[in-house]
Amino acid sequence: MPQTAQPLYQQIKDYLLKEIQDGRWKEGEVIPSENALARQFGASRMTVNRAVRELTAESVLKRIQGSGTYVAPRKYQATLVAIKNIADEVRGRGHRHSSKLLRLERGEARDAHIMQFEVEPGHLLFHSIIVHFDNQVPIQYEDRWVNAKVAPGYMDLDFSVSTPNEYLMRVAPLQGVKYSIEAVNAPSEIARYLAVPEDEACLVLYRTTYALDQVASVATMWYPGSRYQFEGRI
Amino acid sequence: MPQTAQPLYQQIKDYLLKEIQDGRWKEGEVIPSENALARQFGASRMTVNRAVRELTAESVLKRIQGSGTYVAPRKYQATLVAIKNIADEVRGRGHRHSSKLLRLERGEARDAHIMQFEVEPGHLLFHSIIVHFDNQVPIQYEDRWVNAKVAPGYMDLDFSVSTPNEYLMRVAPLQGVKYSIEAVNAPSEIARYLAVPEDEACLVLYRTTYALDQVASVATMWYPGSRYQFEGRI
DNA sequence: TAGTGGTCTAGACCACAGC
DNA sequence: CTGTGGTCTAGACCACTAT
Repeated sequence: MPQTAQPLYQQIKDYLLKEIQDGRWKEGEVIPSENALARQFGASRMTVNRAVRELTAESVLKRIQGSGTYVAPRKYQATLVAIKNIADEVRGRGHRHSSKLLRLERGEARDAHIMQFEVEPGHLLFHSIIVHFDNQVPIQYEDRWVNAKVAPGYMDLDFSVSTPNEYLMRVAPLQGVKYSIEAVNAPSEIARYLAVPEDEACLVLYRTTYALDQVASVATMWYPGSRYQFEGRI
Repeated sequence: MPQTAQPLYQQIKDYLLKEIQDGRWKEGEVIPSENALARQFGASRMTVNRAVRELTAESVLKRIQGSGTYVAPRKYQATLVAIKNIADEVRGRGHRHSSKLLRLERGEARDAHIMQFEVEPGHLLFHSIIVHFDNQVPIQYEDRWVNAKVAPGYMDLDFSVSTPNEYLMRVAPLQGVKYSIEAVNAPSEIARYLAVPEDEACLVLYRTTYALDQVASVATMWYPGSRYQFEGRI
């Protein structure tokens, strides 16, 4: 087989994708069996199997044992937005990331924190407020509460070299994340730190992370609407 | 082989994952070769290959031909937010979705549209403005331009029964989506339709969709910050 | 040169669906 | 029952890396 071209299984994948993309095989219809494709391409069944299996994993196809292979129902219309670590993102743009620690303190769980962290009143928590800059321009105001049980060394961190995120990822494997994005008019204190007019629309990302079977941290991140956006593509 | 248990390739995957999860094989380290694993499990190389290849596709491992298989570097820290079709979302909450068509017209590409749609000046476009309601409460102001070449029947739609999205998905297979999310203070007209105070912070989703190798539509969707949020979990 | 991953084959046996 | 997908083997040749 000439390897100058694509591998055979990839050629088969491309063929299948093209048939679907061009509408010759419609949603829900059966496509040729593995044996038929093997004959058509002069390939072994294993090679065809790999092509079809991978497309099934990519949810382009759907297989039913004993029945056949079908074109998968149209993908659930969802747009995915990727939210990256702020420091990585700034560096990824080729800019310089820096941060300023506004507050670092220990506190006890009370009121809303008891619900958010699912802990007893009085449970030890750490609290930090940090402003992140992209080339000296403030782009994120981060208010974070951290579970001392998960990150006991949080107060000893040097936030000028590592971000809270990086530390939390290091001390405990992340088990899950829950988040929401809202738009909120900036209150005066936050507007001041972000250097925007009071009441400017801000993107606010609430994020709760889970590690070691507990709530690890609860963070509220404010981004000025005038100079920050989440983006992506499929 | 007793099929009461998991398939062999899956057992091998589980074994590899456990070694990594338990920290016996650390980030960047080499793992045993395919031949070594084949001997260890009494499996053929093809079976081991499948296990390792799938874990590589899941970016748990990294393979270098001629060199070896390594534990992949730390997963890219990204949070994914899913944005669904507004009608589906409202119905998913068990509420009633309705919409009001504020404007429907044909127009020609000019200025910014020429860039956005990548077409010649004068290219036929359709323009619609719709407000979507969740149980009578306005939650989205949708301003959309559509490429007439892709959706020639757009002007004949009954927007009270199907949303633009549903129609566009039906007439042409979606090839791609590009989007961004911003926070913007509501201008007076939009604030009026969303029934919020002027200058209230709004989530704004810009979305460009591609179909038939062209730009299919460009939409700007405004959500009142006070009663809408994107959310999700991992 | 020896060892690694990358691909491929020609069989095989099994579980399951549909007739 | 036949045909489908699901899995597996024991080879094989190749391209590449390391020594």
